Amino acid sequence: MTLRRPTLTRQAEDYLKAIYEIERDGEVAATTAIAARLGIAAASVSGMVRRLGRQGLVVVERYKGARLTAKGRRVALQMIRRHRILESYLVTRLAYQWDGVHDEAERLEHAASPELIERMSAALGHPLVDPHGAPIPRADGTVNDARLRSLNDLDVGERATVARMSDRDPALLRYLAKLGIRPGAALRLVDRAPFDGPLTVAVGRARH
Amino acid sequence: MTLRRPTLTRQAEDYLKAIYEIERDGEVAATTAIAARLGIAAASVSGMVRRLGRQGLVVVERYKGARLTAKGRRVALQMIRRHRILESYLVTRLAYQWDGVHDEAERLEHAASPELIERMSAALGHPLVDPHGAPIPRADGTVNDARLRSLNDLDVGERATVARMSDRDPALLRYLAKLGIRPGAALRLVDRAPFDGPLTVAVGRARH
DNA sequence: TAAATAAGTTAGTACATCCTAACTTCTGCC
DNA sequence: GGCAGAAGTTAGGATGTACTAACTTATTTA
Repeated sequence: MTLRRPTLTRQAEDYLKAIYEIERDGEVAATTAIAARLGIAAASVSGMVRRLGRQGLVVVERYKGARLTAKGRRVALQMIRRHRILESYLVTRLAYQWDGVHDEAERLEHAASPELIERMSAALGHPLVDPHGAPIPRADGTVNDARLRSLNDLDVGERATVARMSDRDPALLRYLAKLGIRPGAALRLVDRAPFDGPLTVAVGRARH
Repeated sequence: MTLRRPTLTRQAEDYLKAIYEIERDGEVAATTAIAARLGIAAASVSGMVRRLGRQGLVVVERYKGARLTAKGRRVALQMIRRHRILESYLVTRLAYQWDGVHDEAERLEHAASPELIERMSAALGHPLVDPHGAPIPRADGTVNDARLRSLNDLDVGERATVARMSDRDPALLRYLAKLGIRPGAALRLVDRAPFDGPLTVAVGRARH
């Protein structure tokens, strides 16, 4: 009955965010890539992406993938802003562990009003990065989300500082944190085993 | 495909809360009463209530209405606890107006994890009542939600203290607050116009 | 280049949720 | 007690979202 849907569904928001993140990583938002990220079947993505196209949020090229429109990108960035403000707030004000806030933020980001997000942001003094080192998009939709160098791109012997870590796997984050690998930590790539084998990294005195 | 649904849908949660509140007011949770409270068609309620019955959350008697089971009541109380903790938190920590938090809490209560609610409750020192004076159910599911006397039940000349106000109409709440009618305020019923006419109430020196 | 494999789409199904319209049951009043 | 209006239910339809199975298109590789 709704001729106009003023608000996007949660799922649409999740798709847009997923597509944004794939594009940000320099890849094409292909059906399977979206499906893998969201943990759903590829067939489901085909249908949804078509719907997003109808709403002017993405441009779809059959058998090729989807690209965000300006409108779609705006929505995605808003979701990411919400997510990161929420994570920041939960960590600094409610003593959440920085490696365990992802799921909570993932749910709240769909329910939180812009007003709530702005109040939280203000309460924190409008932080620029979240607890994982990821930049927080501004309310006006701009971000500094440049690609950083992945550990895999470092040369052996090179030194670097950890700027950002994915927030998606709490167990991995906890493990790395125990090793001293967290945002702001300095490290040096000691060795790289061949055939995509394990990397050896020096953090302070230890090596892993 | 889901044989077991471990989590209730948002809608189911809303229905249970609505039924709880109707029962708490001493009424029977009839189809139209639920429909009116949720703002949906009666026909939609018939179907949903049957589904809730299948899940063991309510006992349905056809053409009569629904009653919460112990399980259904537990869910409803949990929702109300979440709602009231959220309202309390938003008001005391994020400077929300006490008359404008309802909608935000209404959305967040479905997304907030038990952990978040407990953290908020702890941060506030485990409050017993929310900003509208309503009691907050405890985590174990117990509440002191006895019926209070409505203004309509007062005799002319009687004095009373405002214990609780509905949080559902922000404009009305703002109006009443401006008149000095808020939780904790003392008042006296001065006059009652016949045929359910307006009540006149004295608050401090003023009368309304 | 052609066959094998990967990726993507369509078809058909299911379920939750809502709606309106039409029918059934209940209840209060004469 | 019966009937009119209120309350409740069923029927049938729409939408969003997911699934599997089967088919089509694209890409890789021998």
